[in-house]
Amino acid sequence: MTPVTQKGSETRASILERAVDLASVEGLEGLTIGRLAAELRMSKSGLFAHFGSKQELQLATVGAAALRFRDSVIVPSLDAPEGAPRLRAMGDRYLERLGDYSGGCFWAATSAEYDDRPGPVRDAIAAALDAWLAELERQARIAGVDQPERFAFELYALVMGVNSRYRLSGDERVFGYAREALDRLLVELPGESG
Amino acid sequence: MTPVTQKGSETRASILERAVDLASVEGLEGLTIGRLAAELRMSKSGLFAHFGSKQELQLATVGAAALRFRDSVIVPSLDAPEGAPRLRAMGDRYLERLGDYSGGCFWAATSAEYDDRPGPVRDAIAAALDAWLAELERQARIAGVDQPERFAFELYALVMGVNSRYRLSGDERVFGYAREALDRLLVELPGESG
DNA sequence: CCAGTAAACGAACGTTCGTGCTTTTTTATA
DNA sequence: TATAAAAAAGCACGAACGTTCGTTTACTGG
Repeated sequence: MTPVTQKGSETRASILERAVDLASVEGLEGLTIGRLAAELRMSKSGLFAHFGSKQELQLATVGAAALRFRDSVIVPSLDAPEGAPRLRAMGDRYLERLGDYSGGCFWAATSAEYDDRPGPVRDAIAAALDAWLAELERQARIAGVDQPERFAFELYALVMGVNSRYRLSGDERVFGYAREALDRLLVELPGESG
Repeated sequence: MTPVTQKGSETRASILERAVDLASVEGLEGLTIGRLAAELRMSKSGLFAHFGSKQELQLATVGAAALRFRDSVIVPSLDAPEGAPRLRAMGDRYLERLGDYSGGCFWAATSAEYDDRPGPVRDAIAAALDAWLAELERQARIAGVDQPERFAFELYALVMGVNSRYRLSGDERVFGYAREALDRLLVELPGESG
């Protein structure tokens, strides 16, 4: 009988969970195998064996972060009907979850870190963010926005701006500013009930 | 006769110029003394003696970046009258200069890197960005904006969003998106000639 | 011309990094 | 319960990190 869960994959999952949190704070380059192992009370070599190289660990971490983003932002927004309501839901979900993770947004931290470092890690980060932008664009098109790309960019800029300003200044008013701006973006859409 | 310029301060200035560029790409933590020295064809120890510690080098680099920002974004905007025209000028100036520096915006890179690293370096970065936000706010108030803090945040989010998206995707259309959004923000102001 | 000072140098320090090998421990199944 | 496979640990390596040291070079003022 094949086991339902193997020990190894459980360990791997817990490593990646911690790795996403750590990388949100220290970056994917500052994420060190030794520190990660110490926090999980493992040996460096034992942890290392799961990935074979630091780059593979980084790529796996990006993948785990993408899954987490899907679970905590995308999936909870699927209740809202497509178009304007879902755009509002995704924006709100993102802003809500910002406070949950003490390290702030993984994508804000790592995309700024890797935007000038060519390679597979950068490509993986870029692909994940492009996918999110594409989904925003798709919903904006469904909502009847005239320029879906522009709309997606503005929503992205607003929520990332909240992360940036809130992390650095601690000023919670930026959440309100972004929600007001989001309202202004959405309110003029066809089929949006103010 | 006291010399007008000492050799040491010239060297220091050229070190910091290169350091700002390097930190925009690699971050202030990724900015390593050895690499900086190699690029300037100096010895590690000779360069190190100018600052005494890596943290002092980082702080000096932040200071040099602040001066550069002032010279390349603030000062050229002083031609425009205060209020709405100057806000537009500062936004445009920032967007124009983005292409000049191959490493992108120093502040976007380093603020994301240090928002979770308490200490003097973080404080210096936060102070510089707060000063910029405060200036945007001041101009917004002069322009007659009802919520200057919200306005300053939106302008900040837009231009930083351009840096983020342009660096990662290379899509130049985001410059247009931001200018359109900036227009929309400014056009409804009193004293703005559409 | 000589003394004093500032700037830059080369070598080495202790530490931490990622990585490779070998061994021990744990887990899953027959 | 025995056994093979998987997981984790132990140990060591070469390289790079920030930093310190003593020395050498290049100016400057008397």
